[in-house]
Amino acid sequence: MTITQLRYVLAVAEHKNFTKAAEKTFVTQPTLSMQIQKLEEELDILIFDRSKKPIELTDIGNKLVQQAKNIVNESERIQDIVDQQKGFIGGEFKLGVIPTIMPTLLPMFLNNFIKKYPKVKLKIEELNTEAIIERLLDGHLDAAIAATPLENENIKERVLYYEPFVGYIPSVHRLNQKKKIDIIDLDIDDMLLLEDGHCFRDGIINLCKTKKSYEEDHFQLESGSFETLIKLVNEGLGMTLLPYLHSLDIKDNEKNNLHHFNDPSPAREVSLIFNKNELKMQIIEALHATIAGVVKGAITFQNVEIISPIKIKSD
Amino acid sequence: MTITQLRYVLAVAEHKNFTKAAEKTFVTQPTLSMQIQKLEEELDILIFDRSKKPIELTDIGNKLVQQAKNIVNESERIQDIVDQQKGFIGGEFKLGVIPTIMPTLLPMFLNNFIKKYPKVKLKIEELNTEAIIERLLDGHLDAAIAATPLENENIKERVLYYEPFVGYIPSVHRLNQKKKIDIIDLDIDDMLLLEDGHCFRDGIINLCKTKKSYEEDHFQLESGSFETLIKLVNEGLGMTLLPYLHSLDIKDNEKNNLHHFNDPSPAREVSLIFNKNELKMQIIEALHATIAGVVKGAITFQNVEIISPIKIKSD
DNA sequence: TTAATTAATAAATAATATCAATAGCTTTTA
DNA sequence: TAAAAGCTATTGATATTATTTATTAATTAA
Repeated sequence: MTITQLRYVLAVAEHKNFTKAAEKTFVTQPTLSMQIQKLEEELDILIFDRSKKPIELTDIGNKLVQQAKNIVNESERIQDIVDQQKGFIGGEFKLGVIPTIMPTLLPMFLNNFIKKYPKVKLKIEELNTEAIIERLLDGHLDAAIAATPLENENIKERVLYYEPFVGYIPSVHRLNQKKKIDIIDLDIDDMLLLEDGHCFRDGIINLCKTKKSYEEDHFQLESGSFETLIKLVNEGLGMTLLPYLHSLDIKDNEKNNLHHFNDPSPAREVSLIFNKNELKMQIIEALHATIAGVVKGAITFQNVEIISPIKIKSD
Repeated sequence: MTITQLRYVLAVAEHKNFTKAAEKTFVTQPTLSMQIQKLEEELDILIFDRSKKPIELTDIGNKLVQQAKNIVNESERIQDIVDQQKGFIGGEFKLGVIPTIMPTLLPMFLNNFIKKYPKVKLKIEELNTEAIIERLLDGHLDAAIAATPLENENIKERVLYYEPFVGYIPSVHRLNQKKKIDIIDLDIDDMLLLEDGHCFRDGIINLCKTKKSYEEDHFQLESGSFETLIKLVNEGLGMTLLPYLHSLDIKDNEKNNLHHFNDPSPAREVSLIFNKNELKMQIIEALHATIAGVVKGAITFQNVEIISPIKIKSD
């Protein structure tokens, strides 16, 4: 049994297809076939049920895959340990970012980071929280930036910053009089929200829920971007909430529509999250330090109340 | 990096000597030299400081060894998983037993076990508790039978049975009148004990300690075997306590010197103990079932009070 | 039925692990 | 201090192993 063989098994188990797995592992398909056969022979078991299309894991194969994941992960950490000792920070690093953070945060730290750590090949992907969790767990992402807490025991979180919500209220709206608004003022019925799947939407729903019950049906207008929401608000179709960093970006003539909350302002917690196996920790630490450093200057609120980004099942 | 290379590193790290490690791993010394060099080259580190005699681990080598142990352990568990699936129980199994259990318990279950699991090659070694713990942790023992609880977080315990202490009191002794004795009757000053290093000795000291304080100096007579102790007692040099199973073995004409305790009788907890990594669990389960089954008939006490086998530091 | 996929097999080759023999170094012994 | 012993690295030969290309066999889709 070799680590390579275990890697091959994992690749086939993942893609349910020898040919595809062979591509992903940068060997030919017969190599996979033979090495996996050899392992099966050595252990005297069948790992895959090749009669099924697509191929399936046998019972024992399933157990073996669980253990193989451990072993491959632990073996990868050896390089990690060595890198740490050498102070080397580099290699490919796949980072996921949720859509409501991507456009504002990325420009703030990216240049900084790639200058400081030129050997790291950052691959950034915009994904919603659900997809991020899935990919962190199966190892397709090394880390991600998302709203927390997620309360997932297999994912670790390192808080980056707390980002307050800011009201964007058209001049015709009843709340436009108030200089600063309160949570209690919010009415879910005239709130314009991002479309389903965005945790920022869920956060706002949680926020309003604390005041009164609601029914899903109420929302009619939903958009995938804040730009659209702002335009809809300008048309007098309701109000919306923006994350603080986004509120810094809007046009000057729209700035007087911005209304901060009275303390404690509702806010989202934004964290760097990663698999609890803690692979590539040096890069994660480096990212954390860079981002937290850059944001520290931009966000200077003290008194905030954290709103959960997790959708609460209404049952 | 291969699992084999990691094994080689572990062997050299353990024996601090390439030649010896080569013997233990059943390869020649150049094989070790080359494979370890290759790994060092691949990781671009030095694992061993070869200038020191005997050879030493470098800092990074030390960290690598820790991780290598994980990986090798986890990889061994794959065979374990496969065996479990197949219901196969076999292979080499190294069992440690403390001296005060060895002669009485072993004959009770050994025949039974080797008949039931002929494919298991049991290697049994008599060791004191301290040595057992050390060897369980470094993997030189697969399991052991000892008095518990040990309160070691890296060692798991499965209780086999509770074995009461039985007083062995000469006819000339003040306590020989009483049919059944009590803990409160015990006087550490006329108690004959096994020599230092036996947990049974520590257990009795703990037992007496609950009544009054003592000083180490009081013990003059110490022996390595119960046979000697019994003879000394017969000479009127004091009394002693025997583990129940041992009390079954003594000569007929000495049997009237045996005095059980009133309920709750002090007792030791005897357990099958093993590394928390839970390798070779099928064999451990098999051993546990066999021993517990055999002993169930022999020991039928209900009401016992467990005495800790751990030496209490007097400070 | 034909074409397209997909995994297994075969044969050749490249890469690798291992060994016996020995060199080179250090420590111990005489 | 020279000789012996002990230890690791190196060399060169050999056996084993992983990988590749080419091909076959089996299944699925058109």
